[in-house]
Amino acid sequence: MSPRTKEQFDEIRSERKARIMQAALEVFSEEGFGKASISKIAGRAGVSKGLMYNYFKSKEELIETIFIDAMTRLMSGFEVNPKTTPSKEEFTLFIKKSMDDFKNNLPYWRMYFSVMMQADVMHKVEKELFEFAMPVIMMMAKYYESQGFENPLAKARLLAATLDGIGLNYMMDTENFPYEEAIDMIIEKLI
Amino acid sequence: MSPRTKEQFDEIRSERKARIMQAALEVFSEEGFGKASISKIAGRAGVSKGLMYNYFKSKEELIETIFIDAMTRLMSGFEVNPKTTPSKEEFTLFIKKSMDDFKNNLPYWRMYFSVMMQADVMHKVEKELFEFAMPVIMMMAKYYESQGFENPLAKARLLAATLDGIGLNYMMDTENFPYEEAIDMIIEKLI
Amino acid sequence: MSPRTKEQFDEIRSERKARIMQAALEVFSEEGFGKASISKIAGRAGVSKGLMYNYFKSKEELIETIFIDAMTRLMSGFEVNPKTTPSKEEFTLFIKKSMDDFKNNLPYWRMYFSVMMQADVMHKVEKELFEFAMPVIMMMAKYYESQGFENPLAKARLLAATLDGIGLNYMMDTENFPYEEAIDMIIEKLI
Amino acid sequence: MSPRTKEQFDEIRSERKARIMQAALEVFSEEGFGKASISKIAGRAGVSKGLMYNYFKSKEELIETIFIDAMTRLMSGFEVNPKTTPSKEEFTLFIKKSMDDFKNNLPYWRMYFSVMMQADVMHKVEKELFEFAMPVIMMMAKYYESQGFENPLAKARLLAATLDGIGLNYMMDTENFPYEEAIDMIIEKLI
DNA sequence: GATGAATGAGTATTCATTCAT
DNA sequence: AATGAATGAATACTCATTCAT
Repeated sequence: MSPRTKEQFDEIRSERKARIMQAALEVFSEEGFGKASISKIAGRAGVSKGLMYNYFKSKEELIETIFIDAMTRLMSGFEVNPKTTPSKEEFTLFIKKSMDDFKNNLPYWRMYFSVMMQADVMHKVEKELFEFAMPVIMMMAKYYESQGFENPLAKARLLAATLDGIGLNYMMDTENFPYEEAIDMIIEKLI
Repeated sequence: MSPRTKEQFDEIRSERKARIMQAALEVFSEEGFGKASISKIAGRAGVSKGLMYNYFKSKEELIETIFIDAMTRLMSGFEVNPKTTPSKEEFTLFIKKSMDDFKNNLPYWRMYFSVMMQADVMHKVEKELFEFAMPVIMMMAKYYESQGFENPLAKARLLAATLDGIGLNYMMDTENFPYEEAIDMIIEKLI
Repeated sequence: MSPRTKEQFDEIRSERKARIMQAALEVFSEEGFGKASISKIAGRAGVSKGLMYNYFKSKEELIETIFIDAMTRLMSGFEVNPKTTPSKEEFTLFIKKSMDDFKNNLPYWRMYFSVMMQADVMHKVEKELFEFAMPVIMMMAKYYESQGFENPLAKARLLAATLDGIGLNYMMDTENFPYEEAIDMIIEKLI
Repeated sequence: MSPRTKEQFDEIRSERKARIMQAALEVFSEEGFGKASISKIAGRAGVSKGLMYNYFKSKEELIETIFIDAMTRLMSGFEVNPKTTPSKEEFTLFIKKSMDDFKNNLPYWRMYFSVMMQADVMHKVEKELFEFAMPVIMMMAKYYESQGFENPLAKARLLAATLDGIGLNYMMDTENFPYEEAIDMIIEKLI
């Protein structure tokens, strides 16, 4: 009976950490940040309350970690290549794909918007958020510049804001909001 | 000798009520609904916790009252006339004026977005929100229709979503977001 | 316009005091002591909260006053004459009449039992309670003595206890408890 | 190294639970249900407020649990055998034993009477109370029937009421109430 | 590493009582 | 005398966090 190797421990750790984070994401998105309790998350993850603190120093750290993880996951869909400038077709495809991605990750986005509204959490996460968002914005700006638009950064930020607005409205009124049409119009008018 | 007159009491009441609502608005907008506690609001208003319940039966009632008050205040800026359809100039002016209004009422809007994110609070004010928002959306749709656009309702919802997105981004990054430019572009592209 | 005379003031005072006590009794018996609030009582009496304290120094004093008033009212039904000893017929009639009285004053009795259970209130009122109850017990003892029973005081206390028990059970299960039969049996067996 | 075993946890839990229930019983019986606060009970049990909710979901659940526990304990003394009908000697013994039991469990009985007076609490435990009390009443009725008495159910209820009354009076005036004599008289007159 | 018992500060809400007028 | 606004301590309950084992 030999003790577990360091590798085995690490594996257990990261598997369990993932499980906790998954549970936390679910609970956050189901109940909102305010009502999501450590107990419930621990229960959902099949882990004791005490053990949670072995993986995350505090609820705050859990939130931050989750948020950054979610961002990473979401932004990875954007596949921004900082070296090249997309063509119109590529850019259009990028928007379509991104918005498609959005629909497939509503829980993450719900959390994203929820966090954005909580001034205190927001501040903790601001830096990371900008790190993720900036490359996308810059890519958009580069695209607009390449197409000869003036004030490309402003255009990029407007586009991003518009996509935010569409996402938000879709989230709030999933049944009735004309999601596909809105995206098509945006592509037609703003790209 | 004699008790205070009804007028005196009414004056005290409305002065205090206003102070409480102002404090509540501030706290809600600074901390979000989740973390805004009755204690904090009472403290900010310079009033005892107990007194709060003299003016509002519950936290819920306070939230609703504030929200409806804020909505009324905000929507009054929109001056929607349900009988007539605006011309392009009028509609443009309406958008500009509305967005100008937005800048002057950031605290209220912060609360508006905060509410939109909290499913539970949202449900309580859903009815009022739709009562306020629907006439605006319908007016926008009528405008698009009169201009010969197809799918005017979808266009109207997209416009509203876009304005939401601009507001949200301006709120989150007041320093850098190109607010005026974004509005001008919207007017140029979507109207 | 002459000022009111002292008599007029006194009249107002005692009329109002009676109104407050009536309201308090109602509220106590409807909601129990625990949940009966000064506000509610004041409202029911058509009087301001502040004024209540002009008539009763505290809620405690109000309770005591009410209780003693209720006792006086209830015990007056017993018409105990300390000088004479009742005959068997008189005593039987006394019991029947008393128990009849009980049915007509359920709210008072509910309060009586309710108070009896609250150790703290009980202590305040103990003296008065005994002042009222003792003459009745003594009369009962005298009756038993006159009938040649041994240990008349114990018999009297047992009778009083039995009547308490019947009242209590009737109060708790008014629908099903065989009130009249129980009294008839008591009269047959214990008198 | 290893967490406590399930057995250790169970032991801690039941030891603590017992301590809380004991404290609750004391406080309930001293102060009545109305004034017995969770704080006071926690303090008496030497336990934090929070921990109480680890063992009982709510004050209501605590009350019910205590009450049912007390009833079970009390009624176990009655040893009712639903199959057989007691002889006069057995029945007499049963009454004596029951009333003896009563003296040894005054705190429980204080709580019992206290509950009976509080309409709201009463409703919560009504079902349990009747489940416990009914077999006893029915056994009493069967006894009376076997002895050839008419209206045996009414007689049974009267007997129960009388015992209630004796208990109540003993509780209120332990010093002077002639408990033993009263029981002897009851056995002589009502059995 | 792992457990869940335990804590204590926090939450919304209620209410007897005081007090300026 | 009369009012009701105002207070503050109390209530039941929650929950992030710590800690003995």
